[in-house]
Amino acid sequence: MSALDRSILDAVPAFAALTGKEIDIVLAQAKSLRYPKGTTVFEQGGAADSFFVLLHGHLQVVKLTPAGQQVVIRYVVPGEMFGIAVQIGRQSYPATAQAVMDSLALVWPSSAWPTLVARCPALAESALHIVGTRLDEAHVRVVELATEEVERRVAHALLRLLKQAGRKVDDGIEVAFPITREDVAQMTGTTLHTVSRILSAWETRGLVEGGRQRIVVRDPHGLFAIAETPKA
Amino acid sequence: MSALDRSILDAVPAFAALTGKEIDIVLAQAKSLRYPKGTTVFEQGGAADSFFVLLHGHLQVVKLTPAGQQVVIRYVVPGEMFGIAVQIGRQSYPATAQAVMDSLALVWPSSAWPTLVARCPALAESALHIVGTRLDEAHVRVVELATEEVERRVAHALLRLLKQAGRKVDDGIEVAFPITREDVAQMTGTTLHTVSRILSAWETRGLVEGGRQRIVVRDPHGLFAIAETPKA
DNA sequence: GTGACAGTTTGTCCAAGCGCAAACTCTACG
DNA sequence: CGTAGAGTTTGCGCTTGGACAAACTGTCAC
Repeated sequence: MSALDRSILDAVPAFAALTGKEIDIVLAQAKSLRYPKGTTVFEQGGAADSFFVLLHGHLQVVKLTPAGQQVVIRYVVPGEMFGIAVQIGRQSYPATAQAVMDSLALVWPSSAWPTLVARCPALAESALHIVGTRLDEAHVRVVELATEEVERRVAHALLRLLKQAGRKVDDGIEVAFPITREDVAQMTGTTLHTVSRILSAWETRGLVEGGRQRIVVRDPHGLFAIAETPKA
Repeated sequence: MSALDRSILDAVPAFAALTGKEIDIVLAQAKSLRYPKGTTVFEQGGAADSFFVLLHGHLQVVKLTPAGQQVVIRYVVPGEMFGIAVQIGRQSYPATAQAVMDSLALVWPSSAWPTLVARCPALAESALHIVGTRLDEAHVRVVELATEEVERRVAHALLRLLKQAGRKVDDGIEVAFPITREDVAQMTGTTLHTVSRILSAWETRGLVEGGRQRIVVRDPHGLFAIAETPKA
């Protein structure tokens, strides 16, 4: 493994507040690891012995219910810190993270966290903001699940995917990683059948274009209208 | 307002890691304020100029949707820190907090936070743990809303209420503050009608006992069985 | 090239639970 | 002590969306 360069962290908001020297200290403790598509980065319930920053690729974070049902908690995009269980005082990961495409991440041993924070207090603040942001997002989702019908939830989920990981293509914006109807269903608390029906209906109206593990949104504005219109 | 005594914070986990002297520093910046039943402590969207610790009473934290629907995010119990928007880098409160019974809280100006953290780094860690715990709880709720039917969600919600704010009474455990069917509905993403029906059914089975703004659980174990049994 | 399979589409049926409506009952206040 | 109003209960019809089923179609491995 070659030495890690400072510039790697340029695109990582969590470290934005650090000085050059501090970044060197932080990087000195990290390794970079490849996670080929389909690989598991960490497993729900497993000992939280590392934390990460995603450099390339995309990860899916999934929570498994006792009954065996899966819920997609979120997708990790490049530049994000993830697997931050130590930071919040947990011994184990609350969910499973797997690569949905070939990915590359920086990895720190959890044991490094206390020393890093001691040397760079700004890190604690970063972590607090990250967790706070996720808390907000989680609450928004709770509100959606509690008050909106399925179609609007799917519209919201899709818009968020575009915002996070949208890629311009010829006739619209597509989700930049392979995603199935089932995945969308697990994000919105519904079934893949219903998602399929909804997407088909939208396709008929020219709002989106489907494909195998692929969703292209042709009319984001139209989608937005669906997402925001109470009781269509 | 009389001087605040150290012992006030004995029952506040957020400050458990602080030394006696640090606690004095922290308390020096606080005032205590009374919030009579029905009062609003802070409002969704309002400038986040304070943070709090609840000493007595109970608060309800509610999020309002653009369409005007309410969702109960959580109840604050004595000893908890709340209104921690500054800590996570927000300018405004993401929800509204109101007293569901006469309450008493310590109040700090948001501006005090940076200096407090500077003098007591353990505070940053505390805050991180608090927010982390809430994030976990929010995710559990997302999973429940996404995968469980209404009856089980209500059972889970009720069990959580008991755990947080349960009070032993003659023939069971009751929620220690006034709570309506509507409140429960807003916690579980359903309607007060459905909650009423469910509680009535449970009452018939001897699991709970209802009352105006009152819920007594006679058989917590039975409730637990409902909560955990997939597809009754 | 072809088979196997994962992912998708679509149809039919059905039940959970919501909307609407009306009656009932505490409780607080005058 | 009576009345107003908030909170609760219950009935009924209907819609949303889940369950089940079956056919279809890219894609990858051999």
